[in-house]
Amino acid sequence: MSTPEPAGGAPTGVRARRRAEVERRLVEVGREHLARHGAAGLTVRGVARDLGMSPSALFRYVTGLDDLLTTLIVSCYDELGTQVEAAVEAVGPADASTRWWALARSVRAWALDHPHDWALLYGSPVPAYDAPPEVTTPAGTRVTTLLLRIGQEAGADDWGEPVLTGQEARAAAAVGPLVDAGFAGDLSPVQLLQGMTAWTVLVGAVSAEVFELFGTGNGDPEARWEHAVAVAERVLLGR
Amino acid sequence: MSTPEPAGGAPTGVRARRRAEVERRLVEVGREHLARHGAAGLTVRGVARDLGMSPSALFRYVTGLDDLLTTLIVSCYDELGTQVEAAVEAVGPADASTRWWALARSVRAWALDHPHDWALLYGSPVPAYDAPPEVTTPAGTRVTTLLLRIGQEAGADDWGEPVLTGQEARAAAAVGPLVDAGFAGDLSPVQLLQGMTAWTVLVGAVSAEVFELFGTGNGDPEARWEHAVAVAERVLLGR
DNA sequence: TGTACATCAGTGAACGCGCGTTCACTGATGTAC
DNA sequence: TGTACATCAGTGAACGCGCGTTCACTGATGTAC
Repeated sequence: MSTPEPAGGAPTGVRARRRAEVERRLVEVGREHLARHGAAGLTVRGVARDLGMSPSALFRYVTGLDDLLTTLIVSCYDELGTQVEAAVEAVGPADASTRWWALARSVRAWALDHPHDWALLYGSPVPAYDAPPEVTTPAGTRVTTLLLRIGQEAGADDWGEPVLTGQEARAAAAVGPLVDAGFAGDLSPVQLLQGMTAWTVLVGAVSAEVFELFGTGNGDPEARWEHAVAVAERVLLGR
Repeated sequence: MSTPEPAGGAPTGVRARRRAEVERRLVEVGREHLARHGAAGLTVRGVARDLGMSPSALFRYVTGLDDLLTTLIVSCYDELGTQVEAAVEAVGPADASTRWWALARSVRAWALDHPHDWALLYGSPVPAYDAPPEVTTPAGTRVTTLLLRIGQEAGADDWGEPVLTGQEARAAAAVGPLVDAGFAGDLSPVQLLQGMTAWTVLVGAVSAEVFELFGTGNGDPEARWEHAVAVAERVLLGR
């Protein structure tokens, strides 16, 4: 009983523990590189260096640079999702508006804390890289799922008229397969479309600030952000 | 009179003509590289290759990679600006809504035709590159200037209440120095803020489509785009 | 018009750099009996 | 418990690559007189 035995299937044993530890550090260091240099500056050699390993050693953990990037993207999505869920949780069963603003503020805060990560998730696609959707989607839809839930709660009894002159058919087209696939449960196409637009506006408003769409030193970006998010709120919750 | 003389100051002469021609081709080839590989794939050597010149020769025309990038950014802004101005011109002195949609559709069309260029102008910033604002701003504000003018025309007599509960002061903060600097002429802070939000939403809607915010194969992106742009229209023109 | 000099576009070799990935290897950990 | 073998993490050298930029140079174009 000197060496820890794999009793039952628990991942004990020196090798397994070390591997898990290296995997943890790999993500940690990778995220640091992402934060400092952006996705374009992420390199196998650089990460290996900061890990104190030879470059080739990384290939024991990752099939290549793209694989590493995918891991980090999922890590980003999960961090954002966890933070936003907690923020909305924290305001409790408040009215939809309060919950919406909690969500929005939390998204913004994360983006400002992690501008490069934000750019990776919601900015220009990384050239010559395609994220595998089956890996990326579950983590990537946590925030939007929550957003849609908030809209749905609010819409339960006082959902406003659609913004475009009531085109159910159009909304259905806009959003089609998602509904067919049972995505977002029992939302109507119009509700789903309004949620997607609210998300589009929120992402646009955050990106406008993070990417400095209006340059620097031109008034208060947060006040502009609030204005746009108030617009998105009306879209999501009905006017 | 065998050699053309610099009569008056006109840029004639073999040398001047050839230089102008090479400068033209430089932008042309640079834009092609941008379109094909994105900003990250733009290289001095690559452009030189396609120009049929040695890499070092490029340094006669450009101080380095950043300078080349700046030139191309201005070229993109100008192309977009020219196209959008023409599109709005083409609908004549129609009502503001028609002009807004002409502008919006033209912006979208350009973005879909030039996704990498769009990413360069309105997506994630290029790492380790800072555009010199004095070079970039005049071309970069053509579309927004036009957008604000459309809003102003509409607002002449029926400008709606501000979307946020009438906070002149807040709008002023959001937009401050631009007004002080006489930017956008005689717009009030609220008008300016509404214009900026409309632009934020439009850019967000176009980027959502170009960057595939909602993935591929999930309904009709154009219908979603229209919904968002209808929202932006209400912000710009009053409800 | 002709000549002597100055300017300028473009060449080609070279610099030093960091990159992703492969490969044969060593030594430690795990496993079967 | 002890031994023989299998698995696996990590090494270090090497591959071929393309990059931005510099430098001394050549030959054509422009200019002054």
